This record gives sequence, C-alpha cells and structure tokens, in this order.
Amino acid sequence: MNPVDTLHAVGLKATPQRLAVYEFLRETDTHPTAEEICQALRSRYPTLSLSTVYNTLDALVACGAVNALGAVCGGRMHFDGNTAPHINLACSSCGRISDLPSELVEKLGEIVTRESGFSVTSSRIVFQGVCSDCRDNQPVVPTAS
Amino acid sequence: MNPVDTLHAVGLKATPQRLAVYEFLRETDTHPTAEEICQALRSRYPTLSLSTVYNTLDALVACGAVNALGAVCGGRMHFDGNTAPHINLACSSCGRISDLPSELVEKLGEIVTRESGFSVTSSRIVFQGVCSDCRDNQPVVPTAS
DNA sequence: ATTACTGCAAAAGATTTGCACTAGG
DNA sequence: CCTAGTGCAAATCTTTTGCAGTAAT
Repeated sequence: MNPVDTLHAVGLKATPQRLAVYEFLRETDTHPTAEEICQALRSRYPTLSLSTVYNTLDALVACGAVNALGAVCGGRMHFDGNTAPHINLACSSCGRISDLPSELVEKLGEIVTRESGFSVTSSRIVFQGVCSDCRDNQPVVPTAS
Repeated sequence: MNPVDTLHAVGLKATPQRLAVYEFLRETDTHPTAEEICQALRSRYPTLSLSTVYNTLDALVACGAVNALGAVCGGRMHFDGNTAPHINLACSSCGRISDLPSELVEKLGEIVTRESGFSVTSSRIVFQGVCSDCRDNQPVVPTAS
C-alpha cells in the first residue's frame, strides 16, 4: 500500500508533513525519536513543528503503520518504520538500534494469537546490550558520559 | 541469589527501601510503574520517596535484576521483576500487562547471541493489543476515555 | 464551505538533580 | 568513621494540549 492510501485508510488526510514523516520512517533504519525526525525534515519543511510530528506518529502507531519501540536509551520514545517481524538490538554504548531479522519472531506472534485470546495490534522485540562494534573499538562509553 | 546478595553483587547497599522495591517487583505480576511501586510501599515505608524508587529501579535495571518494559500505556515506564524469558501482553483497553511463557523466547536470545556479536543485557518482548477479557466484556474502552 | 491539520506557545507529566540529613558497612 | 543513600523540593525534559490561522476535500 502506498503512503497516501495508508493514511486515507485510517481516516487521515495525506498532508505533506504526514507523508514526510511516514516516508522518512520507512526509508531510514535508524529508529529515530520524534525530535530526530523533526530535525531531519526541517530542511525540507522549515515550519514543521514537533507537535505535528508527535500527532502524526501517534496516528501512525495507532493504525499500525509504524511501531513504537518505547524509551530505549534515555527517556525518549523511538520509532520503527519497519513493521515486518524482526528483532531490534539497542546498544547502550553508542545508542544505535539495529535490526536482526528472524523467522522466529513471526512464530512468536502466532503463539500469542493461538495460546491466548489476545488480539495483537503491535509488537516490540528489543534486546538491549552492547553491539560488537562498541565492544571491539571503544572500551569507553560515549553516551553514558 | 537472595535479594541482599543481589544488591551487594552490584555494589549497592542493602537498604530497607531497596529491598522493599526489589522484593515487591519480584512478588507481583502487575508490571507496575515507579509511582505504583511507591504507592504500594508507602504503607510500610511512609517516607519512601519517588526519587529513591527511581534510583533503585535504575540500579536494578542496570544490573539486570529487573526489566524495564518501556512506556506501555500512557507515558509511564513499566517494570518487570520476572527476568525469566517470557512474552508480555499489554492490553490497551484495561492497561493490564500479563505474562505468557514461551520456550521460543529463550531461543530468540540464543539467536541474537549467535547471529550477531551483540552481548545482551536485557530483553523486552511486549505485544500490545486487546486481551480476551476486554473483548468479551467491555466493548467500551475505559482507559482511552 | 466545512472540517481537519498545522504550528506556536503554554501546560502537563514523568524523571532527574541538588542538597542537608541519616544510616549502612 | 566515612561514604553512600534517603527524601524533599526544585529543575529538566519529553510529550500533550489550546487555539487561531490555513488548507484539503
């Protein structure tokens, strides 16, 4: 489904700002915060406000078009435009969040559906720890300083 | 490992407040917020402050003794004293978070360890949706009103 | 034309911090 | 004893809200 139809499907007007937020999230793999999305889009949409980004993200999360990963490092909420089942690896050293696909994640969803009467709207699979880059290159911890 | 030793193992003094927070989290299955923990312990520790609860939770999360589930409903962080691999089911209707054990979660951790150089300290497996109770009994949505 | 959306500023919350006092090791 | 921890209040920071102007259908 194209971005415009996705927005229409949940009763949202396809405004430039919304399309920008949605497409930015789908194209990046950085799992940004609302603030980061706003910063990134400011060059093309100079008047874009943080409220609009939050509004848009709320709507997109509510309709399942994007995922909320929760506060990963620090108190900020991170978002993920990749709704395909996968594992998120959050490095507490560099703060980066990377993806690790696994067919098991899909099975996990099936288990939830089958073994409980729970109807799932979104899932959040986040492993926190230290990525290989940080362990190899930096004994120091940049983000924790 | 008993609570006192767990605290000592990460260089924390075993104060009554810390033991209370830690034991409360291990004994409940309600996945409370810091505020809820504080409220629950106020009867036994009338002067317990929210700062202390936050401090303690930060320390416990950092050492892996408890898990942070992220902001699940509303903007509040929820905590889980059950560090055994399991799935958390967060109902957006009643706000409850329940557990669903699955051997697959353990395998997921093994996959992460094997397929990436990532050293895991904690994991967060949260499925959001509507629990069977809410779907059967309440067509209305209490928490969203 | 009507109704939803934007963006600004202010508000509302959640979490953190500074500091004097207390207590654990 | 001496350092770390507590609890209070204030500060900080993220997210939400109110509202007037603007644009989409």
